[in-house]
Amino acid sequence: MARPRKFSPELAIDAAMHTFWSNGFHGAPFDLLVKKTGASRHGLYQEFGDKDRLLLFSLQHYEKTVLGELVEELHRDEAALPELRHFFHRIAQIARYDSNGAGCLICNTQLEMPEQGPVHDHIGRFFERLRTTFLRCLERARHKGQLEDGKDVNALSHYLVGLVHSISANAQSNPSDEAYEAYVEIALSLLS
Amino acid sequence: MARPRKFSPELAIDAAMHTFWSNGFHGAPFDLLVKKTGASRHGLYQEFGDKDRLLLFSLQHYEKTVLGELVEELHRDEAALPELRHFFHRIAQIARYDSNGAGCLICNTQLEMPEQGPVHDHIGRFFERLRTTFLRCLERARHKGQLEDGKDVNALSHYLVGLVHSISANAQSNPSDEAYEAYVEIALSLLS
DNA sequence: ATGTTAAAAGAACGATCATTCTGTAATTGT
DNA sequence: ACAATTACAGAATGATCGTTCTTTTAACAT
Repeated sequence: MARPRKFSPELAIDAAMHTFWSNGFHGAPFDLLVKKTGASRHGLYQEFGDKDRLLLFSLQHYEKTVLGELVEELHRDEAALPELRHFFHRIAQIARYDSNGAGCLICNTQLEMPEQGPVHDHIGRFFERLRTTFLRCLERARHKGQLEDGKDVNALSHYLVGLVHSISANAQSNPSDEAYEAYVEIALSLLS
Repeated sequence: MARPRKFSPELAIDAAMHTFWSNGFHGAPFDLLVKKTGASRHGLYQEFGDKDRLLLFSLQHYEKTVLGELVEELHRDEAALPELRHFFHRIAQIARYDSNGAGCLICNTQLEMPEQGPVHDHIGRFFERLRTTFLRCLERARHKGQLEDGKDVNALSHYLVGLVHSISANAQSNPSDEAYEAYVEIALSLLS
């Protein structure tokens, strides 16, 4: 009945996500998103709404495809300190090497976007969920004796959320791989 | 002979610095800089050149007025671990409370500006100088027995530069003061 | 007082952005 | 084959940005 679409929404979101990740929200003009997704301007607006909503879809896609598996591991019943260590080593690698020093899309977006609005709220909820995931792992670690009894697991869970932002910032700012790895190694020494 | 200037270049730079600090480079349109500095568009261009050069002047002003005294303390002959601790506690306070959660101007600028150009180079040199300052303090700390002999002071100096970025990022991203202070406290525990 | 000088005020320009609109092309049911 | 429908391609629009230009204003030397 009608002309079929030239692009796949699934592939388009993935391309949009990588474009936002590499260039930032303000560094990714709509024309670039059109080119990278292979879609048409009209097609993107029709399918996803405006640029802000395209960013929201990209963030959700990022949570699912980039972080999904890693967070899943932390949700397993036995996940404790070794799993946390693995999680941070993995995101440290993603933030610098898998993404060419682009850091973490969610962290970057939170720093780039204004203080209010749906994107900011979405990210706030994401990090709150992540913190309780960390907290569960820390509690399990304490029960397993992997953590000294005196440690404040609640404070530690805040530290770990901060560590995500830290790793993202350092993945982008550190001039040398050696310096970056020294940073990550020492920052993670609390989990040893 | 001629009409006198209405604005003081010194005060204008200070106002520009605070404007860039609060709003970021791309978030500070020239009109806003004109308003905040009390200067005229023409006056700013005449005195400082274009917007990029105004940012460079603002960065130097920031290094002098915001960080100058703190860095000076680290240059004293006896400065070691306690002085480093003090330095980081102070910048942690500045990055969140003195600046209303704006973080560190230099860190923000490095993340916001493109990979090449005079601003990027200037910031790169700044952090390299800062790292050697940290390194000197760490070496003094080791000689004074404040640091275990096994510690790799070079790796630690990289960690401390990373910590500056970490604190800046967390000052902006952390939702609560409690979470922020938990992060800073634990991140600095290596200096105790 | 008046002419000279340089700054202030803001209009103007060209570029870029997100978004919308218009005309063209492609597919399908009849 | 052709009408109906919908996507595509890119022009048009309106806003905002950095920068420049033009006009007006203020101070001082004479």
